[in-house]
Amino acid sequence: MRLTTKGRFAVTAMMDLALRGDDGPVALAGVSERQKISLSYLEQLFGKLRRYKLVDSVRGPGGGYCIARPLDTVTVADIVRAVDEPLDATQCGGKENCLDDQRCMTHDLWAALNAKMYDYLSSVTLAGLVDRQRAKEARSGSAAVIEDRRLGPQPKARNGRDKIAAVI
Amino acid sequence: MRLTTKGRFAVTAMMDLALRGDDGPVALAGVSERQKISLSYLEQLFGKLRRYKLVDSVRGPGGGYCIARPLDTVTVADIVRAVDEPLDATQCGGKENCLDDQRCMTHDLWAALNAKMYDYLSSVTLAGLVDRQRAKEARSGSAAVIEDRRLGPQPKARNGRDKIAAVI
DNA sequence: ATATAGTTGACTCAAATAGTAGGTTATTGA
DNA sequence: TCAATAACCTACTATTTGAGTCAACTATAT
Repeated sequence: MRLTTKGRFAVTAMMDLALRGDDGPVALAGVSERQKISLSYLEQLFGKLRRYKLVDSVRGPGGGYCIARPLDTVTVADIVRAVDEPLDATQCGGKENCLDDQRCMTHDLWAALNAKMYDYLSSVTLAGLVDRQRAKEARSGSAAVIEDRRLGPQPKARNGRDKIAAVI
Repeated sequence: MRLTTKGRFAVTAMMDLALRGDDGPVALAGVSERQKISLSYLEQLFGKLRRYKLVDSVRGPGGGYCIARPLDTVTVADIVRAVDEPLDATQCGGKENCLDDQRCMTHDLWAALNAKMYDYLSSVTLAGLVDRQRAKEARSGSAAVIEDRRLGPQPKARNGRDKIAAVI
């Protein structure tokens, strides 16, 4: 399960849709502004989300995207898989790194880790995320309020393009 | 928690050490041959493992590396952290992608995922891996026996440099 | 002394992510 | 019917970073 900013952006954008999808389709231009993600990049991502049937599109003025399924059936794993596509299997096909009997020495380990990640991300639904977000907004008045930063100053991202997985 | 082939190689190499570390230090040249990992690359990795006090080195003829701590206290998480170093925190310091109230919308999610991964890898010790491997070897006679490939033909790695995380 | 083996850092290379640009097509409403 | 909107698509560029090499240096055993 590959995790990159694509995945994060996609989840963020899907939440944006979910949060304001009650009255008709949501245009990417709006998502782009609100979430500060380049429109072209969003278009790319939503092309994939659409092909994976996670969103429906409506063209023309007043058009945009809607989430195609009930929120509680859309998981983060679905979204990440859609945009971070190539679901290659574990390499280790016997070539260089692992040989014969040692082949699966670590293979099983990584496969298991993958399963764990996948399980977790499959357990988180858009509905859950939206609920949590709404609760948060309710607590702190409304939108546009700077969140409390209990975590202290964030070590600033090196370039804003780090991978999500590059984290402990 | 970043996962790359570095991490896999390091774990594999550490298992190699663990499996034959009973009689003195193990030279990297041997590990390189057995595990088919370039010697120079191993040297790089073991530099880090040593700095993280996971291995001790002995120079000169007959020298090599030993695992520095009891096998059941060395976890896969330790190894991966040592070589895949930069334990950056989750970015999302407020800059471009996430803004104000939306900042932690997905932040918490990725942080939680990271914790999951970390927990799992922390639960796997070298001792455990070695036990499993020994059991496996016992079952199938001895070494050098091709493992059964119940998983069917592996979709071959595109270039042998894929990320571990690039897997579902 | 010499061979062994760890130690270091600079360097190359390729792949893949991130992001951009420019066009086309569909649909609405004036 | 025309203009504006917004999805759709493909090709392109740029940058990062992971992967791996090379060359020189240091320590130690025989």
